[in-house]
Amino acid sequence: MARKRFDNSNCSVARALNEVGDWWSLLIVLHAMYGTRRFVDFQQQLGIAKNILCDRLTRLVENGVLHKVDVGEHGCRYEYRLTDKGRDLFPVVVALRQWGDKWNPAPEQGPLDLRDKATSRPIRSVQVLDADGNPLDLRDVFVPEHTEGHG
Amino acid sequence: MARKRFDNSNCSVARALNEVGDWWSLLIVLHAMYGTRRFVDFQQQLGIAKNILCDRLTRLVENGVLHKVDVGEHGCRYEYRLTDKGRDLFPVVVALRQWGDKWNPAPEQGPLDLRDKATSRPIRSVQVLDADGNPLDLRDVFVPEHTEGHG
DNA sequence: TCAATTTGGTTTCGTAACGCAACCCTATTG
DNA sequence: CAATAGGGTTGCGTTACGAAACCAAATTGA
Repeated sequence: MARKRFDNSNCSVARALNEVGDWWSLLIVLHAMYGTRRFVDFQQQLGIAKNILCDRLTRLVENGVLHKVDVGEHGCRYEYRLTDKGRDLFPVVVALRQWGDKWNPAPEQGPLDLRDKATSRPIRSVQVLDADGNPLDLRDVFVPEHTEGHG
Repeated sequence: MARKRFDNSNCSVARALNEVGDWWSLLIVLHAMYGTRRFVDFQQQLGIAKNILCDRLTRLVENGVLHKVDVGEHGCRYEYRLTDKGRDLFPVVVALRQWGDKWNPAPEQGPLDLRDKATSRPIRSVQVLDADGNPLDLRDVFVPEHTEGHG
C-alpha cells in the first residue's frame, strides 16, 4: 500500500513531519540556512542523488519552505532560497543540532558555535521556557484538558 | 543500493536525523512524551504497521532514546519509556509543533497549549536566544571561521 | 561556428523500506 | 483447557530510494 502521509492528520507535528520529516528535507533546509542556494551545490554538499534532490526541492517549494528564483547568470539559472516559513525552522534545526552535539558528539567536530552578529557572543541553548524565562523539563509541563489532542 | 545512512556523517544534524529523522520515530517519541508506553497503544494511536513499529522501537532502544522495561503485569509485559536522551528531544518536538501550528494550522485543532505545572501559565515559544535572552533570527547569527563544518 | 562544459533535470533499473494481513508464542483470564 | 490479549515475526505486493545514463538549454572556448 501507499506510504502513509500525514497531510490531513489532526496532529501538527505529523503535518510538519510530512513536509520536512524525511531523510533529506531537513538537511536541505539546514544547508540552505548555511547559504547554499544552487542545485549542484546542494547535490555535492549532501551527496544526494539528483532525482531525489529534484523531488525534495520541488516538494519544499510546493510546501512554501523554499522558493525558486530564476537568476539569469552564466549557466547558473535557478536559486532555491528560504522563505519566511523555511527560516522559521531555525529553532528546530538548532535544537536538533544541539541534541546531536550532546548525545552523539563527533570526535572531530566540536559542538555548534553559533554567535550573535551584533555582539559575537555565543547563543544560548534552545530550551522550553516558562513565562518567566526559566527552563522547563518535559515533566514540568501539562496540557490543559480541553485542548488535548495529539493524534 | 542501500538507503543512505548518516551514522558516520560529520554533521551532527545528519547523525541526529539518522536516529529520529524518519517518518515514524519522532512521532513515537512525541507520543511517548504524552505518556504512551505500551506497544499496542503506540500501534493504535499512530495507526502504524506492527512490524514497522517493532523495528522503530527496537532502533530507538538501540540508540538510547527509549528503554524497554519488563513489567510483569496482567498481559502487558513490556513498557517503552523515554530515557534522558529521549526526554532531551523535548525542545525539538515543541519547536516542530509550534512551527506546524504556525504554518499549517489545523482548522479543528488550536495551537499547542503547554503549561507550567507550577504556575499553570503557558510556556514561551521556543526560540534561539542571544546571551541576554533576546530572540535571534537566522540572519542575526554567524559561525566563527575556525569551527565551520556542516557537511 | 562548432565542440566542450555547466546547470538542472528526467529515465531506467535494481534494491531497500513500507503497509497489510496472517500467523506464532507466551501469559493471563474464564 | 479454550479464549483472549500482548508482542512480535513472516510473506508478499507496492512504493521510495540510489546510481548511473541520458537530455536539453545556455555558456564558454577556440
